[in-house]
Amino acid sequence: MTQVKNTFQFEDMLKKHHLKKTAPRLRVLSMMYSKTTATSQPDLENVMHDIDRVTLYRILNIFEEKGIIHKVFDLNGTANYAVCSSGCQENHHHDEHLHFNCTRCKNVYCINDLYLPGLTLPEGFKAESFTLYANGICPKCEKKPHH
Amino acid sequence: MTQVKNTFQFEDMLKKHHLKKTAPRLRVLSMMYSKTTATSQPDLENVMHDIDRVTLYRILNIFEEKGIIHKVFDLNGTANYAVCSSGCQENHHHDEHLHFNCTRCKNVYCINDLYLPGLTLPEGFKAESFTLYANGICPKCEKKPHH
DNA sequence: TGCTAAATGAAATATTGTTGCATTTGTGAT
DNA sequence: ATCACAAATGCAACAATATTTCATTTAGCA
Repeated sequence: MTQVKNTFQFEDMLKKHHLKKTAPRLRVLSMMYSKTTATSQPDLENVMHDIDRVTLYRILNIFEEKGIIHKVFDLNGTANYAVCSSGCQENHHHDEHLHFNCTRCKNVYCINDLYLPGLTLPEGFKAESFTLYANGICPKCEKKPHH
Repeated sequence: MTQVKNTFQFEDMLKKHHLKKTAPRLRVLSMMYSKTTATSQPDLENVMHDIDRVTLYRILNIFEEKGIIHKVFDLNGTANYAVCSSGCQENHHHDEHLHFNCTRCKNVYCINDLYLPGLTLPEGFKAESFTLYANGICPKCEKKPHH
């Protein structure tokens, strides 16, 4: 599930996308790759107090542009970011997977290994990508007793 | 596609949900029913300058609670609202339909008449509802020449 | 080592979401 | 018809987020 990576691999990722290797970027990468759920900007801010909010904002944007991460929205409409599976390219995400919004803990899970059946759209609509959200209770919350 | 309704029907809708018949609410209803695409709060503000922003915010919220409209997010993560199909009840939306985000005009279309195939989630995840987004070009934009 | 473009941090502004409160208004009971 | 009251509105204020500008710093390369 989580793709374990070390600092050298993160440096390679940045180099591959012609991005400079900076401390904030490496820290964002290592945090995002260590999590099984998507990360919101507030999440990052809470962990990395010393990095400017705007810097985080820009890092997330450029990572998304480059296809390193992709954006999903939780139930409140706030942006969350998750590392892309291998199929992503610059400006063209292969995020045809399921996003699971847990209504209890509000975490967003990316569920990559799920077959998304083909769909036929009405006449005239040309779909380039699909995003599927499921809302419910995640395994962790299911185990925990209700507050 | 668009369900044509008149003022009397809007008044009935409000009464059915124990909501008072007020001018702002009737205007919001008539605007939303006249459109084939979802409406954002800024959209409403731009058309109805004289109605307070907070009032619109609250009208949208209570309409959503009552199951009159449902919320969808566009590609920027801003909330859009669309009238619910007949199957919606209070606090439990039947919005298992497709939302089409046009990447060009940014409009959100609700495509009700589309069969959403059943999906099997990984062990432990309990889904209560699904929301499917498709991103691409809508028929209108397809016809228009690129700026 | 030094140059240059890229990246950061800080300040400032725009937009959106949200709450509290005083005032107005719709509606059911009289 | 009107009265009373709860509901709805409008306004002010605030919080959070998104976004731009610009001066300063820094990474990567010649």
